[in-house]
Amino acid sequence: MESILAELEFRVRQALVNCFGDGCRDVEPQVRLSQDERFGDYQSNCAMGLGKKLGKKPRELAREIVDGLDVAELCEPPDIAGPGFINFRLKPSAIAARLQSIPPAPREGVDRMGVKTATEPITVVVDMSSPNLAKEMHVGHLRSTILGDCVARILEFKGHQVHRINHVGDWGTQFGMLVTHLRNTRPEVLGNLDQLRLPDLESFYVSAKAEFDRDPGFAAQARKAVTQLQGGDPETLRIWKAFCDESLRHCGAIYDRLDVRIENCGESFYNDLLPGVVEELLSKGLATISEGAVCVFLDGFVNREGNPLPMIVRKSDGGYNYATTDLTALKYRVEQLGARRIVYVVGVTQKQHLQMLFAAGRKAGWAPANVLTEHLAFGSVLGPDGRPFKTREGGTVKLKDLLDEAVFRARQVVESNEDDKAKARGLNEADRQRVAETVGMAAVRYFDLSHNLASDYKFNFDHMLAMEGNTAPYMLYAYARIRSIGRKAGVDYADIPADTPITLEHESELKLAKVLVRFPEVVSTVAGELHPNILTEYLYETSKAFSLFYDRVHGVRVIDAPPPARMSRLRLCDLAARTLRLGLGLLGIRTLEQM
RNA sequence: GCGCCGGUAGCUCAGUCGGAUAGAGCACUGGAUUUCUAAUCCAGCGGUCGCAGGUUCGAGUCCUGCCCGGCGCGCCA
Repeated sequence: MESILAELEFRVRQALVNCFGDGCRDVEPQVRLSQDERFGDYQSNCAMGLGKKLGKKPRELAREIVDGLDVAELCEPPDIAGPGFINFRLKPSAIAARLQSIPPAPREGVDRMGVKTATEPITVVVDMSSPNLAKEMHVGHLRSTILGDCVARILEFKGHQVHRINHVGDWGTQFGMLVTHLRNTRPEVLGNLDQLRLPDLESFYVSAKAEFDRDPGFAAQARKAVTQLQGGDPETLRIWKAFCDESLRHCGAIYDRLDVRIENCGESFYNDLLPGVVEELLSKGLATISEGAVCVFLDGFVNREGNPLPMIVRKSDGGYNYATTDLTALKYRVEQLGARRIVYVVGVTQKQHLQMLFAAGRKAGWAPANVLTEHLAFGSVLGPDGRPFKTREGGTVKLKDLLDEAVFRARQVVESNEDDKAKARGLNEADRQRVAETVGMAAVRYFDLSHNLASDYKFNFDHMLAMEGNTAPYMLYAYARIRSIGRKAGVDYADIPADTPITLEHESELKLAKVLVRFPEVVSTVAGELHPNILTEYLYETSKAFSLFYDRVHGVRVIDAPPPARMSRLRLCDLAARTLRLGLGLLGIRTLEQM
């Protein structure tokens, strides 16, 4: 059993069956982390609920459970408190033994900190980021990109095969306009489209749109281009492709900076499959024609007037829309990619659409019961006024500008520290820029991931770059500090023998150890619920526990501690650093050895 | 009108699917310290969990109604 929580659950479950028979096999042990240390480290709340079921007093049941419980090597004899809580207090020796059993970090490859991979690895698709290629990426794509990447990293870490799919918007009427604008304004590159570069994608779109609105002749050309695209005209497709490639290069630059790996598989990929999907829906009798459009009607979805709300899969003009593409993609992912779990990292505003998508997928049999479809619905990024985040002029904030600003501000923090004699690390120009880039990206990512994904949050550079509180700089600093301790002690953590005993005597040592030992259960929870803020919360606790451990007054000596304690404590340092590095790594955040 | 999401300390946010006296950070107040990195630690202050009912041993969490804010609701994606 890799986590203490799982171990206790297992033991309580056993005790329940031993005491009350097989009927209790499905009773939840309800083991939780205690929120107040006076109640111990973990608690089981199952006796209260069981009281009703078995017609006994909860406290007596708790007594029976405790008597039938075999946890002697793990914790002190459990206490029964209040209405029937069973409180577990871990033995320091048991905690030390668990930490000791964590294998050393491998010289190469991923440090797993003893966390096992899933017993049944599956193929997972994470639908994430998905910008519209007609324009530049903006704040609206930040959360999907970051959350999706984090989720993908965690599922990969658990051993699943993960496809991070960038379902980009690379098809639709606006591309006719863009192709036409490209033909008119950049005739010289039509001969060698590989060389096409559009430094400012956004203004290219804006001027194309302006042209479209102003000049009827241009509009006619643009509409013709749409027809040519749909008709598969090679020359038009070539220009369209070149435009998309250039737009994807813009995206790629952002992904590289954010350290996000992603597979591009946009809407156009499914074009050839769309007619077949609609035909299949019709032939299965799942779709009907209403007002000239092919519609799928699903139970429970009604419109403004209370009439059935359709999912339109073919417009009355014969064209397809995003419902068609999404359905086709769903089918493709299950049937061709073998996905058993599909996670859509999409804003909460799309909730109804995704509900309909899932319902239609089930009905059509493309997403059978053994395929888990999830909408990881996130809230909006708001400005300081609580309104959607916009520039001062009211325009959308480009993601590139936002990241630049984060790095710029991180750089200012680095500079001001270097100007302070007490804090200066003597970083040269290249170091300063590297630190600023890492801290800037980390700050943006961490700030996003540390919020509950369901709620909106106010974007705030000052908060995310603060050295205090639950922020990336605090966490990165804690890590750098631990690494520095190793250097100062003249010890390479990686060289500490794995059998070096860990002793937990001081309160701060025990507190740190108790946090560290929880890592597997936190990863397991996050892999299940896909709520990254559970992980950030945990890493913050880890950092705080370390700061207390290393505190002059409330902590212990490390580097100059007497020999047996010294190595034990350096091992704790190493385990804390590895936990932070691995945990931050799962969030997509790189650590720094010095900052 | 119907549906969804939210409303928790002055501010920014958590709250582990119903558990014990609701938690952090910032801000504010006080304290520690002759630094193994002060980018630290400890303590205090601060709450009718939007309002009103209900369910039960127990409700910020579940059910009902209402108030406020945001979003969605037939051929954009």
